[in-house]
Formats: sequence, C-alpha cells, structure tokens
Amino acid sequence: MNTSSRFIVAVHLLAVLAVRGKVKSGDMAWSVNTNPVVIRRILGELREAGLVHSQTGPHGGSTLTRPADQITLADVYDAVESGQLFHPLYSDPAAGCPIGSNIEDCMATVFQETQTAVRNTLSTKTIAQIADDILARTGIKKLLNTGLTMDEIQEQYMLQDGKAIPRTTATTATADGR
Amino acid sequence: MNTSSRFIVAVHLLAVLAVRGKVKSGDMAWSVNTNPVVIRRILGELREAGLVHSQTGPHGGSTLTRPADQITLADVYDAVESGQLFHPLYSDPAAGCPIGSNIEDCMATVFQETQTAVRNTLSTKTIAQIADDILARTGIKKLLNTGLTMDEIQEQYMLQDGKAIPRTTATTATADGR
DNA sequence: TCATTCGTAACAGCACGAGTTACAAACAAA
DNA sequence: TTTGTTTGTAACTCGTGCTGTTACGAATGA
Repeated sequence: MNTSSRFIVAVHLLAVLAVRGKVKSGDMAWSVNTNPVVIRRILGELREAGLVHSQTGPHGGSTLTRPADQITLADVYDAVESGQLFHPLYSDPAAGCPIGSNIEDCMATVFQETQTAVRNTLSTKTIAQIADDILARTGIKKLLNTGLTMDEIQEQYMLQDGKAIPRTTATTATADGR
Repeated sequence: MNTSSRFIVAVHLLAVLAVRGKVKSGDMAWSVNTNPVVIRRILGELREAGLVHSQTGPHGGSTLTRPADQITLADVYDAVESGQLFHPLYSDPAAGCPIGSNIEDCMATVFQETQTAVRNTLSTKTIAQIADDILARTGIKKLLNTGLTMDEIQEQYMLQDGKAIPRTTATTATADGR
C-alpha cells in the first residue's frame, strides 16, 4: 500500500478551504492535528499544481484558486502523489532469461492501465462534493438550508461525534468550528 | 506510489513457473537478480494464497497449483499487496472540526471505489497471458509453433536484447535459457 | 517599525523493504 | 541409514522515504 498520508491530508486541506475561504496553516494544522510545517509542505505541492494560492503576512493564509466544484480528486492525486502506483522497475533482471528480459516492458502496459483506472475513478469526485458530503454528515448542511450563516452555526452549535448539536443540550467537550 | 517491488516480482515468478514448470528458488533468484531468500519470502505469500506449491529436498522447487490461465493479476495483487491503496487513517484529526471529524469516513468510500477499480483492471489479465505475451516478444512463441520444443530452442537459440536469435549468428553474450 | 504569516532548510526518529547470513527441517537417492 | 539438496524462517544491517520539529529569512499589513 501507499504509506504516505499526503493524499488524504491534501483533500482535507482543500475541503477546509472550500468551506472556510482563507485559512492559515496553523489553523489547518490544528484540524489535521499535526505541525504547521507539514501543512505548508503539502500546500506547497498544491500551489505548484495551481490549486491554491498563499499569502504571507498578517491576515495571510491560503485560498483555492478556482471553485471547489472544478477541483477533482484526480487533480489532487496528481499534485501530491508524483509517482507510479506500482514499482515500474527492479534491479536489473537477468538479460539471459526470456522472462527477466521482457517482464518490465510487458508489465508497463498493465501499470499504465491501472493508473488510468485510478485516475478515472478519482476524477468523478470533486472537492465540492467532498465538502458537501461532510457538511451533510455533520448536519451543518441542513442548518445552512434553514437560513443560518456559518458564523451563527458556530455560535449556537457544537460538534459531538462529528455531528452538530445545539450548545444548550451539550454535555461535554467544546468546539470552535474551525 | 507503492515503493514495494513485490507485485512485479511475484508476477515474474509465476510467469517463470508457467513457462518452465517446477523451478528452484535459486534459479528464480538468478532470473530476478536477487537473493534466493527474497524469492522464498514472496513464494511464501503466494503459497499462503494458494497459488503455488513448494517442495523441499533434492529435485525440490515450486510449481503452480492451477493452470496459469486461471491465475489473474488480481489474485497476485491480493496475495502480495496486503493493505489499502491509500492511507485510510491519519493521526487523530480534530474532533472539534467538521472536516477533521468526518473526512476519514467520507474518504473511505472513495478509497474503496479506487481499490475496486484497480482489482477490476488487474482481473482482466492472467499469468498465462503475461507468459504468452513475453514469449511472443522474445520470438520464442513463433519457434514453438514451428514444432520445436523448449529444450531444443534453448540449445539452438540465445537471447539478445530480449529476442531469441540463432546461436550461429550470435556476436556476444551467452544465455542458458532459464 | 513591528507583529504576523509563509517558505524552506536542516535534522532526528520511525517504519518498511531489500539483501544477507545462518541454521533447522524435509526429503530423495545412495 | 547416511548424505547432499532444497526449502522455511529468524535475525540482522542498510538504505530510503515520510513525519514531526526547530529555526530563520522574506513578505506584508497595521
């Protein structure tokens, strides 16, 4: 398997940006529960891919460069998972063996097809869909549909087990809605 | 990307077994150009998956447990690539963040779909097809069609740039046909 | 000018795969 | 029964890549 968590973290960051607009790396680091530098490294890859724009200084932070419904997971995948899905080569298989001398070329086709299948699957989902799905899961989407603003929701509701619940009925925990 | 070369090596080994019948780990190690223990480790996974059978002692070695046209690359993938394609979890994203508290469940679906797409692609190719493709690439398939046996081909031909050429016209290099 | 925020280099720690050595167990053949 | 061959597996080292962290310069708004 792929041992890197960059892809899911990148999707996480873009979803946060889709929902909240301009966000600082420190805030995103809090959401992902890691170090701001880790976030900025991934933002750097997303920036190179043209998906986000960053701004230094006070009131700085990162924003999406285009609407979230125009960013597919395939775009994110391309941005942060540079290489092939499978190991394309291995050290110098025997030239004197029919299999060894041809297996790499033969499998290259298979790897290419697999890579395409993955990208096709990922290209069917956008960051907007992910963000929407998550807001629906939390119940925040329904609240937005009642006319409440995101700010009002943050004031009046808190998260418990991933669901927004009115603060009055809250039993434990706090949430700042980031 | 997946940094492991186990998948392509496993396909390599099965293709060798498909073409040559019973083969020792030392011979396979020569073909792959690695250590016999590395080969035996991968054979161990293929054995657990029921794809090969191994025998100790003199004249020992490994064989396929079923015809090569009944072994798909998806079978091989399942045998040696245990985990998920992508990182399913990462350390404890913030419970107080709508995104952080739901991203993993949300992405699990996407990962599942991707995994299925990969397996579907791989299930369309069998070890027999791989072996056949390679024999065609080497020119050995054409020789077999003329009525020559594999042993005769090994006697009369050698490999150069992955192609079988008559030994009489050979300029350099040697091949033992393993 | 100063506080804030980003970009990036540098380093440590950790996990994992590959390669290697070593040795016990299985097994065919003499 | 003995001997040599082959596998199975443990144990270790080495290299690589990712994550987390500290540090510091550059950009920028107040």
